[in-house]
Amino acid sequence: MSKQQVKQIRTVKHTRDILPRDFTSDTSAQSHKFQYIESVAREAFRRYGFQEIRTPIFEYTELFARGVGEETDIVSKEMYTWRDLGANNTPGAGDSLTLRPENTAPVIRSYIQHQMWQQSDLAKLFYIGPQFRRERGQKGRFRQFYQIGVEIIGKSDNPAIEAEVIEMLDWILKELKILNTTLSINSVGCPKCRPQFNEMLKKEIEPRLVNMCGDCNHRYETNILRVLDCKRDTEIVAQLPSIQDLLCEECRAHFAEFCRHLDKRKLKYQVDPKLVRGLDYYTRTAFEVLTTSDDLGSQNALLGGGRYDGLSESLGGPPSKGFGFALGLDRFVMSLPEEVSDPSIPKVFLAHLGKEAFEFSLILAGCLRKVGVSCAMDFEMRSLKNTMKLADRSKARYTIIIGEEELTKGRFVLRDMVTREQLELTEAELLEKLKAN
RNA sequence: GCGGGCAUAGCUCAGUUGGUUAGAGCGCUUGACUGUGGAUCAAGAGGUCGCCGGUUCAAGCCCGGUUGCCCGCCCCA
Repeated sequence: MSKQQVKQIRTVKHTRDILPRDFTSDTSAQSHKFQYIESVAREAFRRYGFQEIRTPIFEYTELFARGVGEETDIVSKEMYTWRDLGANNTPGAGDSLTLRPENTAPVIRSYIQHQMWQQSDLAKLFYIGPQFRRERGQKGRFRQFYQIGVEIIGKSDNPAIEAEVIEMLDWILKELKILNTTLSINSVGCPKCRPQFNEMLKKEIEPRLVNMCGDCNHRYETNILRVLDCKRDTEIVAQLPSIQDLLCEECRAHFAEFCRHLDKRKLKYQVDPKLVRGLDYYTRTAFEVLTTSDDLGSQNALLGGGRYDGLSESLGGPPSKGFGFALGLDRFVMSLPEEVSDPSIPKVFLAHLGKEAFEFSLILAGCLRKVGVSCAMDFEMRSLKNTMKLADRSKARYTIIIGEEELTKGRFVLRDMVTREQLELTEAELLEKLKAN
């Protein structure tokens, strides 16, 4: 059968492969960059005392419906949901399951399921993994995307916790040299003061509704806070009351404390009263780090997060405070300023000439690898010139040349591919030298 | 869910008012150079021009449909 007759199977629409550098020139989809960001994040988590949690990538649909909110865009139209097999493998008769569209609700579910509060007053958890939302893709948006996030759950809602997280994020961004960013913060109030603000907002907006865009009319019904975020009706929005002026005493004090802790750490931020979040569970502090470059197309949010003090209870757990963020790994990769070194580049390339040298090289490569040296070699019989071309392309720092001469002498040519210096070394000397640097 | 743009070699793209055997650059393989990479030169491999139909003596090009991708809206990371 010719290949044209067989339909090619490709990635599902709006999903993509993250490939090794060798196989793609798309710098936003290279696996070593994802690894690099993950390693920087893991180092931050080590320093700040976070422990890794890995939850399943699918959960009962109910978790997200209750945790994230039925009315949110995520739950109402963006989830991958299906019916599991029921009894006797009856299709569609089983539980409703969903690929996770975010990871906070699963982490809280796990916190409750394993009664983590019994072990510690404060659980400091981080996760790294794929999330799934059924959206139309565009620059910086995919149906399977990757997030790194943390959740701090437990007794305390001290704003110092929030400032500490911001400090950690600041370190991660600087370490990655992602510098063209701004931090926006706001308070979205609590169950005590937000309903009053929503009421007032409704009253203010209602008479102006006829002059506002269709989206705002929709938001008026579903999530009135989001009207504040509208980019079209900016003149009208500017006349609306600010939530900052209507916070209750406790929320006001909490927010002031948060700002004070940021100031003490000399962390720069701007208060944005229009910053609201799309997920129902947020209370009090909300924040976003936005990029000022256009690397992300029309997207500008690199990460976002906030406080969710009621989430545990709404999922049937004990009253617990919670604070966390999620950062978009794909978007971080797109924002990296420079080429990052690829750890898969081998240290040494073994260039063999002839069958006998090939056999020897196979064993020598094994010896080098056992002492921790990464090696690459070719499995064809080529001229030295062509083998050197491969060595060059592999970007290995050193090449060991192994031919008949070397085999009889027991001394091998070690070529430094950058300085072009060559040494003649015995096998033992090779191992020693390459191991050392 | 709604808009806009684009589909030609592995990649980036040319391709004239429709005209014979479909091109370039990069990459790949080989050679010039018998055991030394990056440079240069040469040769070679690699295409049902996304798919289906229509118009025409003739379609990569025109028309209709379809699929895919990209970008934007909504929303988010």
